[in-house]
Amino acid sequence: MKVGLDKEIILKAAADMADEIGIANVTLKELARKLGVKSPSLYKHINGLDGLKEGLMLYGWRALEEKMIRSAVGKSKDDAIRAIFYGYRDYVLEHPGVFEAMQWYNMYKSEENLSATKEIVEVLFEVLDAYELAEQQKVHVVRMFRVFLQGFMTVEIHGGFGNPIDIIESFDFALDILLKGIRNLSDIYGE
Amino acid sequence: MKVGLDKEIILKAAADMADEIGIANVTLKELARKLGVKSPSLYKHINGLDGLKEGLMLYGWRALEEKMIRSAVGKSKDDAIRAIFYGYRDYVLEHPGVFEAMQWYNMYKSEENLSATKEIVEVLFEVLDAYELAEQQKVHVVRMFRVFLQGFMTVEIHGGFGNPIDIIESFDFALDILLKGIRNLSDIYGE
DNA sequence: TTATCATAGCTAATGACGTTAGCTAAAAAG
DNA sequence: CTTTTTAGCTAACGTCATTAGCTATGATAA
Repeated sequence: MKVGLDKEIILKAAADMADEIGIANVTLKELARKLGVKSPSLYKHINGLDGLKEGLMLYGWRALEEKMIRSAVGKSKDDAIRAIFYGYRDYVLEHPGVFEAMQWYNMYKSEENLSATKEIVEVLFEVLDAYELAEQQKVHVVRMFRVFLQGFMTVEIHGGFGNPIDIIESFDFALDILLKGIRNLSDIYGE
Repeated sequence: MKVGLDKEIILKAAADMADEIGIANVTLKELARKLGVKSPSLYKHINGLDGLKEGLMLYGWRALEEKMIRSAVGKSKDDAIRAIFYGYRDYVLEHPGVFEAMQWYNMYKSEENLSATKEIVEVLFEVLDAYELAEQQKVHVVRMFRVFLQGFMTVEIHGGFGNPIDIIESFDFALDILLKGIRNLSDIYGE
């Protein structure tokens, strides 16, 4: 008894568990067992299963943001964006279960969703400062990046691509098109 | 008694329920209640909750495919792709719960995922026949379309975009970049 | 029409879980 | 050393999914 748990330790264990068996299969019972404790004890640190998933979601967005920022440090423009995209992909491949939690906790609670992803969106905005884009365009570009990354990685971790060999080629292929697209924005909207 | 259920009726009711309250909140108990039946009775038609979700996933992919095909009929090239994208979006906005089921059932069962999305991928392939693309390039483009659509709609139905007003503008914006991208493929890879 | 058979839907029971209510003992505070 | 806090416990409850038989309806065949 007096194992010495805290929220951090619990979240870490839950993250590992989610990465192994999927967020849908994480139970307080099994999580408690792994931590050497009975499930009601977890309630001293987290607010039930729902609170655990919320914590996991926030934990994930924070970690992903850090990874993206670290990836881009010292780079700019296309290089920075490329690095950020790769950083995002790496994170999700390493933490597929946490990624699920990020997407699916609070599916219908827009407020939480918005505040959790705020920082990530800001990082994307900052890297776009190096391009000559109208504010409105930046919004569109950031959204485009976000949905591409989220969609690509969701499909990838769920084995949705037939031939696993050249997934990274498809990633690069699309990334090139997106980059070229924002470079040529004036061609589309300017003329 | 002898209500006269069948799999079709149950799936339809489950789809409505999922669209209203989210796939995660669909229970056999409540579904049975709405159908005027007790939950064990459903087992005569479906293979438990898991079988229900599987059925819902297949039902959704079929319906989405039909919608996409209908949208594109009589159109070609950019017009066809635009129509397909809009058809996809409309379907998901009308059936957000079914869309969830499509994505999340069998997250880790690649085989099922692959066979369920096979037809959709084929539709996308066919519309690309009108473009002069290498086979390899077609694979990349189809993947790009898929992940964009899936990512965009997942974020949209979960309220992930801050300002709801110009979501459709962002959709068009990205769509333009993707279309322009495949038109200029030779510029990227050909030179 | 009547006898047989298949099966849709039922009740009862079981087992996982999440969750809450209080208890206890260890640690921290004074 | 005393008091207070609190981490973790046990017991109990409620909700579901699921399984095991039962029953009566409806179809089939004589």
